[in-house]
Order: sequence, then C-alpha cells, then structure tokens
Amino acid sequence: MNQINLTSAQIPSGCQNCAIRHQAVCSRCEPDELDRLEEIKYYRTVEAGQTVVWTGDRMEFVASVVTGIASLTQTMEDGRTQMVGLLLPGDFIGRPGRESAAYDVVATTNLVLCCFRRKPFENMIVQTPHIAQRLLEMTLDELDAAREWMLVLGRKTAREKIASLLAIVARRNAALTLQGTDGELQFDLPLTREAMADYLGLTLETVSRQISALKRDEVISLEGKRHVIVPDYRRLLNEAGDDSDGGMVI
Amino acid sequence: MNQINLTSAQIPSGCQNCAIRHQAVCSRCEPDELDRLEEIKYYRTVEAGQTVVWTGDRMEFVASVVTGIASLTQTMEDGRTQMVGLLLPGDFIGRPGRESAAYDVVATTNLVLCCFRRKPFENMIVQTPHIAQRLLEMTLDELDAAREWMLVLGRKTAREKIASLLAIVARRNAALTLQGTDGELQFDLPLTREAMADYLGLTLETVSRQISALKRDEVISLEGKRHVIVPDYRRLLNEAGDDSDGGMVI
DNA sequence: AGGAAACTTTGACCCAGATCAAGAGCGAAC
DNA sequence: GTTCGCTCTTGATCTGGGTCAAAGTTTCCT
Repeated sequence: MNQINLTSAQIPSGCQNCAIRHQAVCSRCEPDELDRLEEIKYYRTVEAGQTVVWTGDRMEFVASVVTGIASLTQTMEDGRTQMVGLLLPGDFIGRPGRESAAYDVVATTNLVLCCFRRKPFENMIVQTPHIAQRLLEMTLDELDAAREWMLVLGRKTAREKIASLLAIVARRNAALTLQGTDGELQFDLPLTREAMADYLGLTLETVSRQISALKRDEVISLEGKRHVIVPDYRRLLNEAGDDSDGGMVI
Repeated sequence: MNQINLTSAQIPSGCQNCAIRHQAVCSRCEPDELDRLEEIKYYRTVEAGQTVVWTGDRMEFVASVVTGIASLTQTMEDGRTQMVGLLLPGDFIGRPGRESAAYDVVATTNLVLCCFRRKPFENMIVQTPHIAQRLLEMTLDELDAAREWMLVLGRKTAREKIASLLAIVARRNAALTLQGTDGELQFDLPLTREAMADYLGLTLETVSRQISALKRDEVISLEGKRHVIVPDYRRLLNEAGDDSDGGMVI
C-alpha cells in the first residue's frame, strides 16, 4: 500500500481532473465542506501491471484517477477475461454503498490515485447533496459508455472494433492535450495488444492483424509499436462504423 | 400518446415495484413531498412492439416500468442492432439532466409506465436529496448489469450466452413470483428469438439452434415455444459459465 | 374454417476470427 | 556484448457461428 503524501507543489497538474475535487466540490462546496473532503483524502501510487483491487476485496476507499490509466476487468474461472471499463484521468473508482469490489482494478500504466476513505465519503454524500448529484451524472455517463461498448462487442467486426477503440483513445487524448489541428491527431496507445484484445473481445493475434491492415490501408500509421498517427479522424470514425461524430463517451 | 388516468383501484399491483414511488419516496419522503410527486405523475400504456422513444427524441418524461417488459436498443446505419438493456417491472427509464434519448426504447410486451414529467422531476431531485441517492444506487446497479453483460457479449460462446439469458430471466421472474421450490423453476420467455439474438449479439438461427441443443441435453424443457421449465437452476448457471450463483443483476 | 403473416426450426455451406506455431524486435540484467 | 523475457507480427489451419434457403408452427384476421 503505497500511501504517500504529496506537497501541494507535487500534486500532479492532472489532479485538476480529479472529478470529485474539481467538478463536484470546488465549484459548489462551502469552504468547510472542502476542508472536510481534504481531511479524508490521500494520494496513492501504483506501478504499471499491479492490481489495485481484486474482485471481492473489501473496498476501504473510493478514488479518482489523477494520472495514468487503470482498467476494470472480469475473469471467468477458465481464464477468459473481459475488460469492462477503461479509466482515464478524471474517472472514478469504487462505489459508495458497496462493501466489496465487483471487478479487478488493474493499473495499465503507472498510476496516481486520489483516494477518499469510504465511510466518511459516504457520510459526505448524505450531508452534501450536490456530490450525490455529481456522482449520478458521472455514473450515467459511464452507463452510456458501457452501453455504447455493448454495441461494439455484440455487433461490430474486428476491424470496426479496433477502429472504435482507437477513436475513443484519440478523442480522450485530444480532449486532454488539445492539439487537434485539421483532423490529424496522434497519441501513445496506453494498452498492450493483449489488453486491447481483452477490451474488444478478440485475441491478441487478431488485434495485431487488424492494426496491420489499418496501417496498410493508411487509416493510421505507427511510430514504433505504440505511437499512433491518425491522418484523418473522420475516416477513422467511418471505419469504426460510427454514424455520428459525437456519441461515444468513455 | 396513450396518457391515461387510472383510478387507484385500477393501478396495477405491480406498481408496488415502481422504484421511485415505492423505494425512494414512500419509505423516506415527507407527506408533502409525496403530494408533489403525485402531481407530476401520470400513467401511460404502450402496446407490444411499439417504440416508446426514438433515439434523439426530446425526452419530456422519466418513467418507471409498472408491468411488462421494455428494451433499450441501439442500431447502426446498416441495420445491425444491439439491445443494451432489458427493463423489467421496477426498472427506470430516462435520465435526469439529459434532453434527448440516447437509445430507442421499445415495448417488448404490452407495457404500463409510471411517468413523471421531467423538468419538475429534476427539480425534485435537487430539493429532496434522497431521491438522487436512490437514483444513484439504481444507476450503479444498472452499470454493474451492463458490465456483466459485456463479459457475456465479449467472451461467452453461443450456448453460454443463451444459458446466461435464461438464468437472468429465471432469476428476475423467481424474484417476482417466489415459486422456486427445490431448484426447479419455470417461466414465460418474454422475448422472441430475434429479440434474444439482438440481446446476445447472435443471429436468430443460432439462438434457435442453441435452445434446441439445451433442450436435447435436458438443461431445459419447453412447453410451446415460450414457456421454459428449468429442472435444475444450478445446472443452468453452470452452462452459463457462471462461477457464483449470485452476481448477475439485470 | 381458411389463409396470411409472423415466428420458429432445421439443413447446407461458408467465412471471420480463433488456435497453433514460429520468429522478429527490443529492452533490461548480467 | 549476450542472454532472457516480453511484446508484437505473420503464417497455416480449423471451427463456431453467420448466411442463405426451405419448410413447419402458431396466431390472428376475415
């Protein structure tokens, strides 16, 4: 348990994305509420590959991703695994009112979490209604994203699945770095081929083949294995089988 | 728009399951809050097969399913469709804070909805915090169900998918009718083969074949096309690839 | 009752993606 | 530098479930 204390100078700038702190609290809380939130807050780092929480573990905290990427994973006894959520900076981990974790939470990259001890956090929810409202909004967004993903898993071809994933990561990345010029954008893929396969309900071989195919057809190009350049975002969306440009949330 | 007025004698007994009325309001609201909720409430019937809301429609109301079954469906331009939610009595339709619908809502069977006009309902949420808390709980449950379903869609075989769906319907049915004796239970399938296919990410032919196979292997037996008898619920869960008996929510 | 429409089953065949297998690139450790 | 351990790519082959087609069943309408 790498609980750490960061001085304010050390708090990563990404913490502006900490949804609870920034969006629910700062904008609408009274100063004393802010203080109470500060009291139950601590930062925690996790190394890439480590499991933060195992399915069934007692959850002592809820948290917000500050930097890095985490994933929610479900595993069957025979080892088949499905990633059911991709948590980028600003996303929320844990569930008020639930004692034990429903999924494995795995650090896909090195991770900094902003944690809140669960019990006092739950008390805060009861006392400060707009936090519950903010959490409701966030949860509804997640639900939309999960349902969007059900369409991907249930009905899209392998190529469309890959394109969908790239579009999502591209979008979320662009939102953070704001460098979308004329439809071209680039980003580092934070997932291994295997993690992509687990997210998409494919095998890693199929992921690799389809990425090669998208490269051959100049929908994307790669620098190294992980850095992706998308010359035309619309084209990528089209490959993903997405009608609208809007839509996807995750 | 079949808005109707039911006298209290006509209100279906299933309305006890109306989540908002029963669980959030009745148990914790002050009488005057109850009155306010009554004011913005009306009942509505929808015939089987009718679409209640189209994707993109302005949502003028939120609602709770009183009797019948509705489904949330997403469709791609080329016609591929994926059901992303199955709404049984007690489940909630709509989303406070969202202007337009994100999915088609289709009446799978004849339906009675308990509707609340959206704007005043949103006001109520702000004024009476425990409604937001109750909605948060419900939404988190739905999110769990959606994620459970992602595992089904992404990693299970056709046979496991069918068994998973039967297990869910059996569970929800048993919860309502309380007739689970010694592991045997039976129920009417409220879905056509095509609807099952849309839910499971399969074709209707595959659904039909796998149901025949489960029948041949005596995991289930049928009376007519729709009435299912499950001699051993554990066996069914096992076919579904489910480790735990608990778990699934929807 | 007769007939149309909707739903379901079953068969024959095919293909997208899984599986099995072999290497290739690439960094970290010694 | 060499070796070990990952991650990734590519090829060969197999198969679960899709597609196309036809016929059986149920429901409902006239």
